[in-house]
Amino acid sequence: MLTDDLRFKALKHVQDNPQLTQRELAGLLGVSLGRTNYCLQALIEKGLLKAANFRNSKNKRAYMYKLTPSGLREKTALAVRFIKRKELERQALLGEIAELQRELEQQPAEEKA
Amino acid sequence: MLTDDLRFKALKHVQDNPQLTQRELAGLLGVSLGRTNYCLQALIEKGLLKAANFRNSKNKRAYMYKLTPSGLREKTALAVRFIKRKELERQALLGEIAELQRELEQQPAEEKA
DNA sequence: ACCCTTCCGTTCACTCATTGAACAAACGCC
DNA sequence: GGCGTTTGTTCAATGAGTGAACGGAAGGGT
Repeated sequence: MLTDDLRFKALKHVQDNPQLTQRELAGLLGVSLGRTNYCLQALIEKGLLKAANFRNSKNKRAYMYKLTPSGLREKTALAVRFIKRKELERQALLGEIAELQRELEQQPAEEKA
Repeated sequence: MLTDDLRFKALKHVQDNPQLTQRELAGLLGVSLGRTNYCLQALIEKGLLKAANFRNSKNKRAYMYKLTPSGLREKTALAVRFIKRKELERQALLGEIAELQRELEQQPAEEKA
C-alpha cells in the first residue's frame, strides 16, 4: 500500500546505505521482499529514487539506489510531517496513559474469581 | 484478527455503554461490522462478555453486552500492559523526533529544482 | 572456456484478514 | 395482523501482503 511511513523509512535507509539489496532493505523495513520491490519501483517511477548500475556500465543485477534531488526534498518534507504527526501521537498517548491510570485506580483489585 | 488493542477498546466501550449496538461499536472501534461481530463473539466465547437480553426474557435481537468479572479483570490486565507498552512507544517516539530534527538541521534547504 | 554456485531483482499464485451488502429475526406501532 | 425499522449474523468478494520460484549475471575454480 506504500504508506508514508514505509516511504520515509525506505528513503532514509537508501540514503544511509545506497548499496542495500532489496532483501536487506526488506529486513530493515520489516516487510516482505515483494512489497519492498513494489515500493522501490513506485519511488523510482515518481522520480524520488534512481537505480544506477552498481559496478560497470553493462546490465547488471545489483543496483545502487540513489536519492534524486526531488527524493531528498520529499524525504525532508516527510520528516517535517512526521514530526508534527508524532507530536500529536505523543499527546494522544499521554492522554491515554492518564486515562488508563485513572481506570486502574478506580478498580483497585478484583480478588475473587 | 482480534488484536490486544481492539480487545481493550471493545471491553472499554462495552463497559462504558453496554447498550451499544454492533454498528455503533463498529463506528467507535473504526472497523467494519463483520469484524466487530467476530470480535464480540470471540470475547463472549472466552467468557469476558455476556450477552444479556435487553428488555424482556424472550429471544430478542438487541443485546446488552456486559463485562463478566473475568472480563473486568482482563480489561484491567490489558490496561496495565498498555501503560507499559505505550510508555515504550512514547520513548521511541521521542527518539525518532530527535533524530528527525537532527536530519532536518543537517539539510537546511534544497532550493533548486 | 566452461561449469557451477551464488546473489540479485522480478514475478505471481496463494493466503488470509477485512469489508459491507444481503438476510433473517424480533420488536414497536398502527 | 401487517408493515417498517432495527438488530445480529453470514458470506462472497476484495485487496493487501507474502515468499517460493524463476531467469539473468557475476565470480571462482579448474
